[in-house]
Amino acid sequence: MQAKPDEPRIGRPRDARANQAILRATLELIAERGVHGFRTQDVAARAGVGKGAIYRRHRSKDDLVMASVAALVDEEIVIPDTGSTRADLAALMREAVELYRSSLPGRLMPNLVSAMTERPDLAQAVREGFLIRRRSALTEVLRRGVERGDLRRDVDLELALDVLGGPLFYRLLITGGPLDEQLAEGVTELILRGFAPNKPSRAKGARKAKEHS
Amino acid sequence: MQAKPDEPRIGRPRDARANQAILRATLELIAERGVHGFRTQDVAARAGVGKGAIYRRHRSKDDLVMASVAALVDEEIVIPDTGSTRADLAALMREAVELYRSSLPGRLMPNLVSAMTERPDLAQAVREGFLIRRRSALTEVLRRGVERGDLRRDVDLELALDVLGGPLFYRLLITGGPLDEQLAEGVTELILRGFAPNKPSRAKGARKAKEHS
DNA sequence: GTGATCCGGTACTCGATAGTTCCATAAGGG
DNA sequence: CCCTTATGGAACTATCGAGTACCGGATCAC
Repeated sequence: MQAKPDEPRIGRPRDARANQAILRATLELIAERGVHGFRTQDVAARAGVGKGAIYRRHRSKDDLVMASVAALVDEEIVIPDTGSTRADLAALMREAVELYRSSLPGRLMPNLVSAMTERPDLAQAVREGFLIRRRSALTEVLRRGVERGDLRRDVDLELALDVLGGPLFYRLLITGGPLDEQLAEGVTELILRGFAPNKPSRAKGARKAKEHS
Repeated sequence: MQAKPDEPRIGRPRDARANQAILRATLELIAERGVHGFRTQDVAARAGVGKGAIYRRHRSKDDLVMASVAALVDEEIVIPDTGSTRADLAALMREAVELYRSSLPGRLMPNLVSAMTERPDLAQAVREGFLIRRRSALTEVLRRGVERGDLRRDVDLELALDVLGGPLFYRLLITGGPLDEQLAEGVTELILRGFAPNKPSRAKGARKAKEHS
C-alpha cells in the first residue's frame, strides 16, 4: 500500500493523535449506546476534538462507525503448541472467554449484531477483523489434533469451530449465562470426546481407554 | 386473571382485531428495520389502523415494542419420545433450525439482541417468551437420555443446552453460516458422543466393555 | 335518541441530532 | 512573512419522527 495520494502536502497537517482518539471514543460509545444511539457530539467531547475534526476525516456517521470497527483488530494470536490438543484448545478458549467477558469486544458485540444484519460491509469487517484470527488459530490446533490421532480424521471443521465459539456468543448475547473457565473447559472436553476417533486403540499416541483429566 | 378493572364500560368497544394487527405489524417492522429503526406511522399503515389506535393501547413506542415481543410465544412444543435419545434430540434440533432459518423469530432475533442489552425487561421477555420452552423440552430429553444410560450421569445440563443452541445462534447472528439439517444432526451427534457414559458396558449390548472401575 | 368511546386519517407540535459554517488561532512549507 | 490547512468550540440549518389533537363517522350502553 502506497502513501495516500490525496493527502494535502501543504498547510497544517492533521493531528495523528486525534485519529486514534476519535476511533477509540466511537468504539466506546457504540459499546455504551449502540450503533445508532450514540451522538457525534459525544464522540467529539470524549475524544477532546471538535465535530469538524471528525467530519474532516469521515464523510458521515455511518462511515465513522465502519472505520472504527475496521480499526478494531485483535492483537496477534499466538497459537499454543504444548503437544497436548486438550491444553492447546483450552488455552485458546480461556483466552476467548476472557476477552469477551471483560474487554471492549465483549461490550461491543451485542450492539454490533443488529447493525451487521443491515450492513454487509460492517458484518464483513467484524468477521474478518477479529473473528477470523481466532478461528484460524483454532483450526490449526484442531488440524494438529487430527494428525496426532486425538481427533477423528473426518472432523467437520466448520461445526467444530461453531461448537467452540457458539456457546460463548450464545451466553454473551442471549442467555446472559456465565463466561468462565468452566465454559472454556467444558466445550474443549466435549469437542475432544465428541470428535474422538472411533477406535481408541489406534496408532501412535498410545492413549489408553483410561483417561485422566 | 380477572377482567381488567380499567376497561371502559361504556362507549364503543375497542376493535379486538386491531390489537393483534398492531402487534403483528410491529414485529414485522422490528424484523425489517430494527427496534429503533421502525416508525409508528408504518405500524399504523401496515396494521390498517390510525396512530391514535396504537397510542390508545400503548403508552409509548418502547411500550409497544415490549408488548409485541411479549406477545410472541412459541406454539406449544411437543416433546418427542421415540425411545431413542438421538432421534428425540435431532427432532427438536431440526425444529429449532427450521424455526430460526425461515420464520419471524429468526428475522427478529438479530434486531432484538442489542435492545436486550439495554432493556432487561425485554431480555427477560425474549428468554422466557420463546427460549425457555425449547430449553425445557431439550432438558427433558436429556434427562431421559441419562436415565436410559445414553448420557453420563453427571452431564452439565447448562453446558449441554448452550452447546445445542449456541452454534445455531452463532451462525444466525454472527457468522452467517448455514442453518441446515447438518447442523442439527452434527450437534446432536456431538452431544451424544461427548456426553456418553464412560462405561459402555451398560444396557443394550452394542459396545463391548473395556474397563470396569 | 344521547352520551361515551371507539374508528381511520390528517395535520400539527416539538425535541433531538446529523451535518455545516464560521471564528480565532495553531502549525506546517516556501 | 505568506499561504494553506488544521485546531476546538459554538452557532446554525434542516430533517426526521414520537406523540398529540382534531376531524367526521361508527358502535356500543342506556
